[in-house]
Amino acid sequence: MSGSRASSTGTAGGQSYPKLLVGLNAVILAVTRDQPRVLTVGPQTASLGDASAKPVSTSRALPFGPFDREHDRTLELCMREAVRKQTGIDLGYVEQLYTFADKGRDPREGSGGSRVLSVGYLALLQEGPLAGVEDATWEDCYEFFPWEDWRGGKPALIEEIEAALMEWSGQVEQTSGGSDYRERIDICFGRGDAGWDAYQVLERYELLYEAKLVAEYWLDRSQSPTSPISARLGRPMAFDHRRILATGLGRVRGKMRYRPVAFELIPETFTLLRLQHAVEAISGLRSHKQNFRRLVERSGLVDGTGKREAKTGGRPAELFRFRRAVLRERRAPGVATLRPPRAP
Amino acid sequence: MSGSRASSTGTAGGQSYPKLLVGLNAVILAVTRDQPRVLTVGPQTASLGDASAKPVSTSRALPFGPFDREHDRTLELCMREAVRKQTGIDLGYVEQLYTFADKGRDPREGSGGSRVLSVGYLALLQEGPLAGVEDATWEDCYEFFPWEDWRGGKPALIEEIEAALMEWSGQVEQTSGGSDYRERIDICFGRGDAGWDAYQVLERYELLYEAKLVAEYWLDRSQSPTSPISARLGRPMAFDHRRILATGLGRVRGKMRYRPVAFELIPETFTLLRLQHAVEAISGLRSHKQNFRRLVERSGLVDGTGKREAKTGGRPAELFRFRRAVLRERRAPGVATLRPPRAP
DNA sequence: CTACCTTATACTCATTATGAGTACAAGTAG
DNA sequence: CTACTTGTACTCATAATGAGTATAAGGTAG
Repeated sequence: MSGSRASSTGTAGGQSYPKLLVGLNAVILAVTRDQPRVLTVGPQTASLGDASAKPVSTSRALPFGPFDREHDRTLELCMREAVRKQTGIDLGYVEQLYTFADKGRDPREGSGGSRVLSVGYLALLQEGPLAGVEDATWEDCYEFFPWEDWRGGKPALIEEIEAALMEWSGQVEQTSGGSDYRERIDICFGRGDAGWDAYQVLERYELLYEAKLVAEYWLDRSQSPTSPISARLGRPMAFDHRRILATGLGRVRGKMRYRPVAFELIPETFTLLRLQHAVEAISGLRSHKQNFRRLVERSGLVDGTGKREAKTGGRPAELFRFRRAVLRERRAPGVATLRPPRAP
Repeated sequence: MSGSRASSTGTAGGQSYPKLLVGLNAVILAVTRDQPRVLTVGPQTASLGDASAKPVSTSRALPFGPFDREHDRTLELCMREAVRKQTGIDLGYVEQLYTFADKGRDPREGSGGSRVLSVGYLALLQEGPLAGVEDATWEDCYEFFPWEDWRGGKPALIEEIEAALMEWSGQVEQTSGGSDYRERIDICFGRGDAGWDAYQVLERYELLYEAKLVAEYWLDRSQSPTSPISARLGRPMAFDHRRILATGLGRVRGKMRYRPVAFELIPETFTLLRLQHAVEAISGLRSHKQNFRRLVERSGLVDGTGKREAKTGGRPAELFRFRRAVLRERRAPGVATLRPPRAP
């Protein structure tokens, strides 16, 4: 599977000719000090002698595990167990993301004719200590996707990305019959009137990959990037893990709009500002503090506890807790309205 | 895989010990005469001599195909090809749904120790003739989920379902330590103030399965239902295909809210009423005609063609076409507001 | 042709939601 | 005490929504 160190030509599940590895990858997200974080493992070292398989040794990978067809009852249980073994974490909220089996995307498939099928999962939790487990670390999500963080306004990088994409689309449409890459660029990066849609994380990453701008495109081919911008398009990850991370980040962003998933990321009781910061960290967007409060309070999502948090640096803030009962009362409780900051 | 007729003990992909079958299932939806329809194949006959595998011969199955690790480049291409072979249809809009590998859910796994992993897909299209392909037929979705169609108001069946679920939850909470099934029932079937959430198709089906009310629970165990209501909870499907269909229906319902997928279900040019009916058919909800028009027109989703449709039975209606450019202009173009009809 | 049916389309209106502020409250640091 | 910090309560204009009423433009029965 994508991320497994198991040999593609060895045994799996005790049988000897599978040649189809099923692996599970987990995108595990948390928010710490108002930054979105992802749990990674590594350093990765190439496990196959394959010449085409040369992951950079510094790049991080998502936690993973092989699916054992003999013993694992369900995919999700297998993934939970793998994560526990690999990082010492017991997952709570989990959902499935996507299943890939693209030929050639995982370099370890190599020439052996073996095949990798990988099932991605998303998990949300509060960041805790990684109980002394070897190579597991939390990393800032936006180091992998610098263009996704709009909390400080539109990132300057976006202009460069658009320029690079437009140049590429110009070239491609000359050689091959011009398809409308322009439209995709406009939609993905919010050049039209639609503006930025935080949800489309994967679409943007895939477009950058197609345009040969992200490092992975070149790593997959053991070549060096031709465009200087590639170095500034975030840290690469091992294999296709950055794609999977993009899928996960996009999914939470979308889901937050209509399900109260943000509460998975913060403690039992919390101030409204903390909730707001968790939402902002994940969505990459800022929101109006007073209106956020109004939204959250009127939605019935939270209950005041009467207690207050003193260490705010100013007036103490009330501590709230998530009101489970809201699920009975509201059809789509979430943070529906989140827009990018207006132009200055 | 779930839905494959391939033997679990035979060869697959030319190798001899896989014991892991990867299969693809497709939920293919259309709207005909304002009814949502699903493409099915059958009749299913048990392909394994397994005693526990005794699908009812009258139940329909979703189109499916085995994934060939040697030849198929991607899961999606494999699925498209399988559907083409099996039903003669070339799919357009496609998205992935979910991957299952639960032990014991597919009776064909039987005692052989083999394992089935199935990847579900969703496709939307306009219903067309099934070019003389053997066993493929279009079936009404709501025959499988009678409780999901609220277009004529709250189905009477809902009351009975709730009663049966409450009875079950009472029993369960007595024997085992009472978990809160009540809350799940309330949320799934809209007993709280939240009302009906059309999106939760899968949650409802799974709850009914857990409560041992749907026929599949008993078919999976070669027993007969104990509750008389089981006979009225829709037609069963082969294997776990009704669960997959539920996943698909829920997904379109959700997606329609923020993506213009409804246009996949209707011709190039259409009247607004036709669009409305397609949306209503899928969502199972009625909407206010004048407001629907306002919503659609103001959203920029459509362009008038100037031509009109005469056969309306009244004043001719203008024909519209989908405006692709809207994707650049709007962040989440869809039919955001759809509520169940109010109580009479 | 007219009366009356059907469906399409245009407007109205009250209510609610949203974006963007202003104002005041209640702490800490000096 | 004063200045500064963060929290919380309101205000207000604008936009979106739910629910109608009114009018338009075809058909058909007589």
